[in-house]
Amino acid sequence: MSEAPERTQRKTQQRSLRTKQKLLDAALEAFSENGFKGTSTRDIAARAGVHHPLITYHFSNKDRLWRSAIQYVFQDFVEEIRRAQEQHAGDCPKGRFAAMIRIYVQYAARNPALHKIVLQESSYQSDRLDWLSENFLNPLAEAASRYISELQDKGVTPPGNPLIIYNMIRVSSGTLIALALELKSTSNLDLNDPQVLEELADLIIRFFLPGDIEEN
Amino acid sequence: MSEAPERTQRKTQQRSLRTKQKLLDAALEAFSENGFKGTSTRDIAARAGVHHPLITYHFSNKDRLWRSAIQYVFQDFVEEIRRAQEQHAGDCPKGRFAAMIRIYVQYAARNPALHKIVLQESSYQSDRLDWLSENFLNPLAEAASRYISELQDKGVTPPGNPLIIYNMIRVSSGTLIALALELKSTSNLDLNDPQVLEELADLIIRFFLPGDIEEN
DNA sequence: GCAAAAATAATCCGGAGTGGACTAGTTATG
DNA sequence: CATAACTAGTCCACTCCGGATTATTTTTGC
Repeated sequence: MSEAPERTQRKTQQRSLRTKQKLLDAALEAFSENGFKGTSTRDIAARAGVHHPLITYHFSNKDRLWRSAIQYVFQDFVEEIRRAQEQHAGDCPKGRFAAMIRIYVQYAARNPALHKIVLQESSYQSDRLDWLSENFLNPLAEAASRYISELQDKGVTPPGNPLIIYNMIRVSSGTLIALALELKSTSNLDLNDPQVLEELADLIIRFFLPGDIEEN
Repeated sequence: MSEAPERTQRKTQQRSLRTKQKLLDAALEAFSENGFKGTSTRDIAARAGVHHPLITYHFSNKDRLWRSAIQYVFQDFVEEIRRAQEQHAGDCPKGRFAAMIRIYVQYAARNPALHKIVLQESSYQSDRLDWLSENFLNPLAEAASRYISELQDKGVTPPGNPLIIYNMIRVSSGTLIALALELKSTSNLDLNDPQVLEELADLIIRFFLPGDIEEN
């Protein structure tokens, strides 16, 4: 068959990338506050300081924008975790996991959208929730619970279903931080304060990794 | 000035109470799924199997309905906690707290709306969140953290900011259960299964109350 | 059993806000 | 400097919203 007309393919312009970036950031913020249904494309555009039809231009529609935003934040997160693993490859198992928990807590505080969006999407059944689980949440849960199993074998973590334990740790760190607004109002706990964050990480380590360090 | 006309004051009819009840239940369900903004009075009325202007008739407006629903579920919850405290008044401190945790878990599973609505309202600042904190969440947090302090003095719970520890326990139980939909999808964990719930409660007790029982 | 109060049914309304299509104009690129 | 890439500005058809209003039915107290 005939080839495509072979017109010159120009590279994407810088300002285009900037608009896309602004839209992604704005989308994360908006979706994390009001959920998918509760967020209008106009709101996102306004937060990005951009005209709203540009969403159609760059992302086709609201749903694709949502998926792009999720991919963007989760890939960044996974990358950070991967780097941390490399960096602490030489540590003892408990030290390694403790380091991961600190990273997890720090990341959750810096990117509140990550856990907030999961909360938003968990409130009712939807294709988005399934997609989120399948592509991002499930792989993370799998890897983490394998890790916890090993720690249990080494006696660092008490026995019990690793999947449940992983989720306890996850909500104690990420989800708790996602509730920062409420905790500030209810308990006058400021989870944006680095010191409080450190205290939280210490407590998670103390409670969930109570066993002694073993060298391997 | 002149007295009120002194008309006969009839008692409220049974069917009125039933409609109110149906509306409250429907409101809790709807608000927990879609939040305040995301829920329409029409949706609530439809869930209750009732015409939507009846909401105005019985509760004046959407906001008052929301507050009534919250009061309804929280007062029921507090009452249950109070009964449990009486019932376990004779137990040792650790046993008493462990019993409370089991009650907490069971209640969260039976009334998913309680924690889900808190999640919904925590996603952005609002008068409702302040009202919720002031009237219900704060008193609970205060009482619980005093309790945890005592347990720390007795060596049952490791040291650390009792407010943070309380919130870790809270999210590990209630909030985790509120995320049942996601956990089912992500980890194939069924938090409606009584056995899984029991396992969760056991784990919370094991991790957060690791110390030995002391008789007092 | 009957007047009147309480509760429910059935419409109606003005308006806000939705996602997305479309066209005209501007800016960057080869 | 022609043209592709991008953005501004309008527009539209539509759904849905919270609440007001009126008509009708059901229950209550006498």
